[in-house]
Amino acid sequence: MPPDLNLRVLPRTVQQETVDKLRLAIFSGVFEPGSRLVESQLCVQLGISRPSLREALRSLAAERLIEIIPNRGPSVTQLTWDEVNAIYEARELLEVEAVGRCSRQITPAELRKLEGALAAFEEAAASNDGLARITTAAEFYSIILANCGNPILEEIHRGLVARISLFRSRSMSQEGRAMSSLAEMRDIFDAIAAGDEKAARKASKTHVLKAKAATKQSLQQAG
Amino acid sequence: MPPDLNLRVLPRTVQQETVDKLRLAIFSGVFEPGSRLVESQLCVQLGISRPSLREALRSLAAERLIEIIPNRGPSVTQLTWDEVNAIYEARELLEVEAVGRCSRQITPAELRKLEGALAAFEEAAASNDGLARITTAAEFYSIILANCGNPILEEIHRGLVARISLFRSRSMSQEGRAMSSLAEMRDIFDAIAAGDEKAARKASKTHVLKAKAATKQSLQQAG
DNA sequence: GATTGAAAGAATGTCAGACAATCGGGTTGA
DNA sequence: TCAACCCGATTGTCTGACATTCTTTCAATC
Repeated sequence: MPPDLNLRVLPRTVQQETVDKLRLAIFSGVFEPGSRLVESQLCVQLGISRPSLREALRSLAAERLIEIIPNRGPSVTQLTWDEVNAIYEARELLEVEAVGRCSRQITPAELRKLEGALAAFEEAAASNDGLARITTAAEFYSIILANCGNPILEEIHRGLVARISLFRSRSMSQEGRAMSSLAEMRDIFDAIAAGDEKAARKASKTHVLKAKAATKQSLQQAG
Repeated sequence: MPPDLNLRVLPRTVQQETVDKLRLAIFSGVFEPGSRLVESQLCVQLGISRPSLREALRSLAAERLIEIIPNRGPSVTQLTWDEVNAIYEARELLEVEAVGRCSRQITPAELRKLEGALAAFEEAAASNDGLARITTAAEFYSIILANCGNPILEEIHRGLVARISLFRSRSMSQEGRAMSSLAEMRDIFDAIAAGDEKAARKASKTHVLKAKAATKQSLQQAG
């Protein structure tokens, strides 16, 4: 049997592009958490019809990025600190497990990709581009999760990180946090590269806990 | 000020009811995994319009209960064994954690509810009602997850269990499995009631692993 | 006879427009 | 000041339509 050349790209629909645009807009802080998303305005801004927009909104609601209250319509999800804390706890559970598995089974090629992602984050951390920091950090995690051998963990983790991003869209721009975050991520990388699962798990746990603490702190000083 | 009787029911929309109906239909095995859901047929059967139906389908797709392929439409998700295995692994991670937390902090009132749920499952296990088994077992887990102190774990776990249900809708009807499942669940309950976190976690892990093994076995004998 | 090609049918993706139900806010009246 | 009422704004839902795309069937050719 010849190799399966199943490279056929799935056609992208307007619906999917709309979801992506809206998600990016929410992450970028175009819409404040808690602000309402008026359908009639959005479909003009996006150049699509209301039915298509509503389908996209259902997808975002399922991701918990927006909330749709009957007869009041969609609004950007506004998380309380308790909820953020719960998300961080779940993330810790998954991420520590994924990092541990990753340290056992990552391939050299993927390890090099991970090293590259770490370098990219280092660069972003030195810059002032807040969005670049989030993007490059997400890429770093993404590679780890993609190499943990369990696509479900990857999927859930992606959702959790997205929801956290909701919360810290602007607050993550603190200078100090990026630098210590870099150090923690380097610890994770080193442990994975050394194949030291125990150290990898520990470094991962430390990283998530510190990220949580930083988020909490930035929240409190913001009010 | 009188106590806040915030019992006001959120108005349920046709959309939500449609999602519930379809979800139940999928779980009940009305639609075979892999079978296509033709929009024009469904909206006649459900008595709603196509736009409303499509919104409901987007929600189900986000839950991964159905897949929507561009220009081919929705079909019931068909899981491979590898995917089911990955879901069970994730479920183990979450459920063990939740059971452990629950054993530390469940209230006496909730513990009684849990006991009642266990009794209900016992009754269902003795009967031949496959759907009742799934329902009562789900209720048992639901109470545990609701008392783990982390609503996010609860939410994710619910999604995972739903996806597993997708797979075993008819295969879970084995007689022997329900009985041993009951014994395992009783172990979990006893450990929680005793406040013995270590035993609770161990019992939970055993339960998930055995459930996974049973699923695998029933899959293999089915072909 | 097998393979290729085209055409017809079916289903989806998307849109426009419309209308009732509901919510929120502002006004009015007591 | 507070309560009731009314009105604009917004959502929930429907009907109908059309272009695009996929699948399948059927005919033609090698």
